[in-house]
Amino acid sequence: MTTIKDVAKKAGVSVATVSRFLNNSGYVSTEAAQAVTVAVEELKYELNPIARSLNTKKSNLIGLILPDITNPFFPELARAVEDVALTYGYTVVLCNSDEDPEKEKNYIETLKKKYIAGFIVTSNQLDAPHYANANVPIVALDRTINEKIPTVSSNNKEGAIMGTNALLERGCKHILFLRGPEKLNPANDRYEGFMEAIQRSNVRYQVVTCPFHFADSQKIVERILQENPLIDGIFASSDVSAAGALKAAGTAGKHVPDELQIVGFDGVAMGAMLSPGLTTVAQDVYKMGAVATRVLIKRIENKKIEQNFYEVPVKLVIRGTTRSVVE
Amino acid sequence: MTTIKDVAKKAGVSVATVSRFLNNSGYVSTEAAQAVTVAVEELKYELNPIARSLNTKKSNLIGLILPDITNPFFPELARAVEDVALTYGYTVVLCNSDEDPEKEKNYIETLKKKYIAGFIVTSNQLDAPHYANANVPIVALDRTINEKIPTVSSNNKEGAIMGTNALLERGCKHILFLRGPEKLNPANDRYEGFMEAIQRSNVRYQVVTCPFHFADSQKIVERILQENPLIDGIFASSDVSAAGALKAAGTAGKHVPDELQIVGFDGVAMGAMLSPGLTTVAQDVYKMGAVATRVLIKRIENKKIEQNFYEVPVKLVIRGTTRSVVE
DNA sequence: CTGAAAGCGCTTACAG
DNA sequence: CTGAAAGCGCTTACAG
Repeated sequence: MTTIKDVAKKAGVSVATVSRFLNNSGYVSTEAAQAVTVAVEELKYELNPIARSLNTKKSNLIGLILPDITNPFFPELARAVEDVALTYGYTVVLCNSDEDPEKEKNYIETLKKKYIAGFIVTSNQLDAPHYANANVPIVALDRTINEKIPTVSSNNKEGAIMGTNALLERGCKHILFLRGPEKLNPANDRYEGFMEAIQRSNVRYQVVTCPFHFADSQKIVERILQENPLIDGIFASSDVSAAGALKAAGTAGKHVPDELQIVGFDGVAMGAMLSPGLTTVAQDVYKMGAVATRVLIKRIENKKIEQNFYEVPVKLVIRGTTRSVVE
Repeated sequence: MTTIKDVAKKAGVSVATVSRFLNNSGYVSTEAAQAVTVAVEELKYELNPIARSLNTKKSNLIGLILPDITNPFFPELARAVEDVALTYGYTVVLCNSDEDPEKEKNYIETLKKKYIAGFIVTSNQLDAPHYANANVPIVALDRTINEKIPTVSSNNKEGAIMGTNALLERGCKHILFLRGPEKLNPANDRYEGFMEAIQRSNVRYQVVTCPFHFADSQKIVERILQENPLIDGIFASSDVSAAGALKAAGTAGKHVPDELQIVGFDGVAMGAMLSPGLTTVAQDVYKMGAVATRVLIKRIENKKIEQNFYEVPVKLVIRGTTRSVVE
């Protein structure tokens, strides 16, 4: 392995000069710079990041803490994070927390020992002390806000209004809203949006809390469809729930979209594969991840960030679970 | 930050002794051990992994190189890798390669500078020099074999035989096989399995190469269904292709499973959400990841591994795209 | 503008 | 069984 010493010797300068040149810190004469450039070139030298970390107490690792990469929402997020991290020379460490505060805490501590540069986290425990006292740059994703921690999330409320209106414009007269878990920020924002839009109309509605889980959603919707045959529109807070609702419509013998229209939320790839294709309020998950990562890197590099809250716009994707608009 | 020096001072021994004790290397008297244990306890001391890496040229990072975490096959794999890595005290770095040899090479080089402990890789370029000369433990997943690199994969051929037989036993008389990309090892094994099973029967068949891509698969199947209305069974080499086939059946007006039966391969979660639910040959992806990680860690820790090739059994999951067995 | 030297927090021969 | 010392490969005051 070639070290900074080798370069110094070859260039006829001290290691301090090589270091200063490579890090662009402190003065280096043009001649010295020249010599070092040549030596680096010839030896194909690159700084050893570990030795460097030991001194600077900084690495170029970014920790990505999320509940479970297996949840269809997260792979794309992870992809975005990794893509922009790579662009800026950072490496990402994957951490599945299962929403368990202990696991989150452990990750934070283990990685801090490795001088991690910062964290991107999706968690409901953002008010936990291990975040507040982490003493390392953090950006929160999607779920929560803590005044000190920059957050990026979708325009959930706006999206829910769009989704609700989509059903309204298509003639629904009795809408079922599948509300997500009550402690989830985005789920609550979506609920708010739904309420705002539905109350502006004179349409009847019903709200049911429903986990973001396929089989559970299916069961819940099957029951409700039986109890209330008048329901002709379902707005689900997630695509997985919407898929459950679609399946339930099948078992209940309700034709979609003729008798029952369905709109989901998320925009995961699976939606297009369903029959009929799922109309949904699509989040730009990739963008969320990309924005979060850029914000984090700015914080890491002590650049000013303009704001503490970033909203990524959401988009209505019309597919087969809705009919054409009623004029 | 408390260092090994603090511990040494508190315990009244030298840092060398503390280090030996903590690493379980070399002799340490019972009294010294006692004193160190107490000091470590009181100071809540933990070794600094970076300083350690600089000396030992080893870290506890594992690199997970895969084409794209966004592909439904990989999240579960990543989850398994992370789970068992965590158990053994390793941390996983996520690397999306897009099957690009340059990206793979870059990851390997960047991470080697961080003294990465080993790699788990899914790639078609496993014969590339950057793997052969990586000089770091590697375990290959799913895709390829290189005599020197331990590989874990599904029992693809066996699975394809099971899938084909499922269709045969259910009375299919003209089967379409959606073959995956020709350079993919697993796709070829599945092809072999299909051929073996189909040729044992007297049933007519047709083979078409088809990427693991939803919309493309749909298009291809739509065309073929039109050309050949006799097809009453489709065996797809992946669930995504099967989903495309199912969609195509819908547009072609073919009732599934009455007129057309479909079997997929993979066992991704989306399969259950389709209507009807997708019958498929399910891989135990989690197990593949877990086995691969355990094998890798054994190699990292210089323990003997019993074999160089691990096959994880596959399982037929019957859902709604197939009928009941014909007696 | 530059280099000698100390230091980051460990590990590991080596001498005792 | 133990400790002093060198070394891993860098960075960073400091003196010049």
